[in-house]
Amino acid sequence: MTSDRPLRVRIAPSPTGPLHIGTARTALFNYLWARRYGGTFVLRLEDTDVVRSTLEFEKDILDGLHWLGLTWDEGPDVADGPDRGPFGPYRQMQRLPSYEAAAQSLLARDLAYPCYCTPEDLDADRKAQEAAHEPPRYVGRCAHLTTEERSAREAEGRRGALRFRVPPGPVAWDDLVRARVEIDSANLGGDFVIVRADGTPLYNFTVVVDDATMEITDVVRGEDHVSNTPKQILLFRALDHPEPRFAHLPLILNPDRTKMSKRKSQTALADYIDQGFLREALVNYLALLGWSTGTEEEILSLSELEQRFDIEHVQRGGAVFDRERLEWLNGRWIRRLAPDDLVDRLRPFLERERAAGRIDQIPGDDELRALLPIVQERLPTLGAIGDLAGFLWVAEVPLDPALIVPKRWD
RNA sequence: GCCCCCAUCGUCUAGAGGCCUAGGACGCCACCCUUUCAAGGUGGAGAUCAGGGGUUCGAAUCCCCUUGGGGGCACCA
Repeated sequence: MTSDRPLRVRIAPSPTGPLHIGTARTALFNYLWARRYGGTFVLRLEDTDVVRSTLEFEKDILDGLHWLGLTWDEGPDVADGPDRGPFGPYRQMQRLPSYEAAAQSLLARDLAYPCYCTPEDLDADRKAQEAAHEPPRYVGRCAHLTTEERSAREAEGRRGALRFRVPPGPVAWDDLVRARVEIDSANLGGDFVIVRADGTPLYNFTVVVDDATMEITDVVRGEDHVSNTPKQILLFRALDHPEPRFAHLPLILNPDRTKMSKRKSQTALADYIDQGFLREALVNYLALLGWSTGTEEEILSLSELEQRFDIEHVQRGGAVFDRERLEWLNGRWIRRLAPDDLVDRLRPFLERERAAGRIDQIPGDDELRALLPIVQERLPTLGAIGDLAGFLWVAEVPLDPALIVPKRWD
């Protein structure tokens, strides 16, 4: 099917929030996939949710990925900056004409049709189905409108959304991590919308159009996307494009084993950076969440991971994010740092301490380097430097006599 | 409710029929080192491999069922 095409993978973040630790891991796996199996790693920004997408988030995501050391071969490098690569642009809002063309093609072949149902109609349908204990699905009210009926609605000024006609029958694929998965298209919720009434395309549609034109051969993403996969496969077929292989990674979990969420866990990569986690530790930890070397090695650098990564050892079940283990790994990596490197990395944290008024002066490189022998092995994170040694750089150490207790020696 | 997936110590995992009286790591406990705290070292507790049926001379590993857990069901991505 696709084995003869050169390997291409991608990470397709949506700038609707700060870089999520789960997105970072998916990016890492795609990166390792490309490096290990000799492929091209593409970054594409999925910004079609215009209401929620911001330049600020775009920057956070690109910066975070760069910070981790993951380099991509094609795509935008900086927020609002230019793209690299032969398949640009790599921001979906700049690719609107290609979705429009694909939509027209589907429409022309009656593989898709305009739907004039209002949100109220849809809501009522959903409620009725819920009351009848039926799964929610589009009832197909607009599936067979005549040309006259359509133009009548257009004449009323109503703009239709475009729905893809879901063909009956089972859809199956051989998932690279979980073997064969088969889903009957009857369970897909009916004909789904691919273009909003306002003309902007939707996720399931843009991914397929882009993955097709960007010649993506392996779609490596989170398990939460398995239910989207049959829809996307159907679209690939409708667009007469070979389907890519799919690999669904296990989810990163909260301690209660539900999908990792902001409510229950710290999910923004930027927060880990702020607290003084090293990129080496994060990369190492994330790689080991849902994957293992198959051996007992566990302290691994990015380049070592690039050499060892394999699809066979990707886990099927979700993995709880264990912050204590991350901290332990972080300590290991801090202790591995060369003195000058550690001094450099500590600097921003000292500056922050001073900005916050917790210390009065920042030590020079020599002083800091001299301190390293007793500090390096005690630092769980770079951010701990203030608590550990901050008293050295304050003008006056407040002493509470009550805390000073006489000590008896043998 | 419907569809799909998953299932080895608390957690991350090794394990692809005999090497498993199930190995490693985090965390936990103890000891050593140490005039504190760490780091490091050594040892320990911790999994009847979710349960039940098969298949096999032999199953954590293969099959089936049950149970449990999770994910998804938008004009979000």
